[in-house]
Amino acid sequence: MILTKNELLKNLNEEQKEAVCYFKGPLLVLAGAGSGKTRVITYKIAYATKYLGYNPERILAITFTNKAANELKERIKNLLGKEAPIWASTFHSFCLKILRRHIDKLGYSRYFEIYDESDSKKLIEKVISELNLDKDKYPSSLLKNLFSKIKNESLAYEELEDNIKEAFNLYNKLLKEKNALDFDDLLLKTIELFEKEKGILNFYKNYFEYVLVDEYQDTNPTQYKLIKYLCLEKGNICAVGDDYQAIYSFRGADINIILNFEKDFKNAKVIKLTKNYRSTKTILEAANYVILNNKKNYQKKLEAIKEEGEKIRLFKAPNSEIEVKFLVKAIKKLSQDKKIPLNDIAILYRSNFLSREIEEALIKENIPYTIVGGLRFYERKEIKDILAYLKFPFFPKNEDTIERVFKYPSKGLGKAAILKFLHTYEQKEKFLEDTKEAFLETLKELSTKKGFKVLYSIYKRYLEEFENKSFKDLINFVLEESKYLEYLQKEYPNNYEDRYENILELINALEEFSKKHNFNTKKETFLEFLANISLENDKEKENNGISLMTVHAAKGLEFKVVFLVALEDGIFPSKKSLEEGNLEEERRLFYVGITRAKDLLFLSYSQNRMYFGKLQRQVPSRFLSEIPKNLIFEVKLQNKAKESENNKKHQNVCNIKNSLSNFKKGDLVLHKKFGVGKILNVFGDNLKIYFVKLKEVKEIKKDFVKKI
DNA sequence: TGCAAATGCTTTTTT
DNA sequence: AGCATTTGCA
Repeated sequence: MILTKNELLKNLNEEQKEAVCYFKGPLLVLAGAGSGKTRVITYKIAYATKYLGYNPERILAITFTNKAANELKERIKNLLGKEAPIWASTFHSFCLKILRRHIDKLGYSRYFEIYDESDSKKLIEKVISELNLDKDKYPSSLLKNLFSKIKNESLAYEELEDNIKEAFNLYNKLLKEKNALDFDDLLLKTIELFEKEKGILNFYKNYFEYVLVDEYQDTNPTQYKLIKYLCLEKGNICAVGDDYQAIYSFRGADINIILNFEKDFKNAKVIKLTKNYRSTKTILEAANYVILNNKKNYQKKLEAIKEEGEKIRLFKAPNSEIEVKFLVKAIKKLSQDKKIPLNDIAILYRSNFLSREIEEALIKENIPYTIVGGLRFYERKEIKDILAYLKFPFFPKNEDTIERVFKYPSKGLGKAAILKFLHTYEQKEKFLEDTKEAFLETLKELSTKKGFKVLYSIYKRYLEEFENKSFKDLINFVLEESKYLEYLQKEYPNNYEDRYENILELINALEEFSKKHNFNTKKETFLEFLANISLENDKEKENNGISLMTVHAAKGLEFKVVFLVALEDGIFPSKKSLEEGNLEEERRLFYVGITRAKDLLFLSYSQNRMYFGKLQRQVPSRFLSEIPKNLIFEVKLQNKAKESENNKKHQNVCNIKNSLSNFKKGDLVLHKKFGVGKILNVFGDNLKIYFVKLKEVKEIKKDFVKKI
């Protein structure tokens, strides 16, 4: 559909129209939740390229996730009826592109490695031991955090104690020696590049005709600096955000950046989007009341366009088991009676561990679901291990990589071997230009030790065949030669299958990536794949069930029905934030949670909950009392609680019986992945099972299913 | 060196 | 509770 100018603008309200058409100077769009922010961004870019003569290639749009960037491009394409090749990416991906081109100016090779959390932590551990610091006093997680804050300029280097300063410096020195950048370095080095090489800065400054930054409330000072370099003089910036939704201060984001926009950019214009099209009057009113308790804001009040709608449901559960039962029951009802599609429903929680119990219940009830975020695919141990094997020759100085290759499965190579390897490699490196050659020579020299000999024979062939073999074959080769699968099976007998499937998925991802992109060499393909996965907010699968995620992960999303669960002091607001005095940010997070709901909002909490393995008495979240009572309807399950108690006893009795009895034909069983099934036949330790969800018969080992 | 048992840590959010 | 790492024993 190709629109005329008038048709394009007709779809917007007055505020939105103003924001779309304003190009006279720096613009801040304060876009309240559900006020059509995405619409404004896409229309603005479409308008600029179609009617104002902007070159799409010279428009930079910074988004919060890569997924958002892709969606933006997609939407603009739909609007214009053709592709507009704008430069849309996250800060990190943007910097990656720049650095791949110019980082040699800073003394790095363009094949630098991006260190993720675990790489960085490993390196910090090394730093600690090298400086003879007490590792209990300076845990790597704490230092990683501190270092990150320094790099994001949310903490001043001068304020650190000497030990930490020293550790920080050594950490950076080692990163450089290893030709590696951590996440924060991507931004930092880009700034360094701009400061050192004025020509490069000028090029990009002139190149971009317009810069759009989404989620501006969650930018950190380093990112802000980058933006200023690109736009301060020309004032060609549009920042879009909502200070009510600033929820990333733990990552160094500074809410003052959005609050000071008018001071920072001369002649800045501020446009507020105050009409909320998403939520019912009731839901929005609750959100408005909650946020009123925060002190420092741009004053604005969202106005609901929708009708009053239904009251907010509140459920008080005696324990988490019953809370989850309530969830399941409510979801079934919504789905069956009200015909609400499951992908219009979301369960949101403060922290990831809360998903487990919910997940178990959903599996048991055969309700399809998708977990968003959580333990990311590329952080799983088996994935990191395999990737370590694959990338070892290309990044032979990464200690995390070395350790994984040496240790899983054990080859008799321990800490001493790591040091020896590194030492030898660094010697060879001086004489042999070629990384691969130095790498092989190192293994060869050390192969008097059995473990090294094995590695030498693996990598000699691996490197010979790397360019010509498919990733699938390479991984299979490595799996075979390292006996990794045997190790997995032995170490993780109860979820070996899942882990193996993950490896298959990795093979898939690699093959797909290499099909999709056209790099000159396999090595380049592989290295680009590695860079991508560390910055990508991974895999978005087709969503055909209810969504489970943290409130953070729900930022920017909306659902017809939202369940906000485990609303208890210590969980939401989290214990840590209470200790750190971060209540306002927690409240904003709660506000984000509420405003995800379009039509119906459920709030629930438990009076008792297992926490750190202990049953704890819980107090309802203080935020609940900030919602006016007249907006809330308290749900009571008459006698249901008692009934559940009885069920529980009954079930316990059954469980004991089950565990004593053997599996037999006709029994119903539960499988972690395949859900509920019925046993058709028993052969020793194997069961033939018909799985309801799959409509398929599978043969499964006894250990992988539970009786229900 | 391999292994069960014991200990101990986790749970805030993530590009 | 669930997982990973360390300990202690053979």
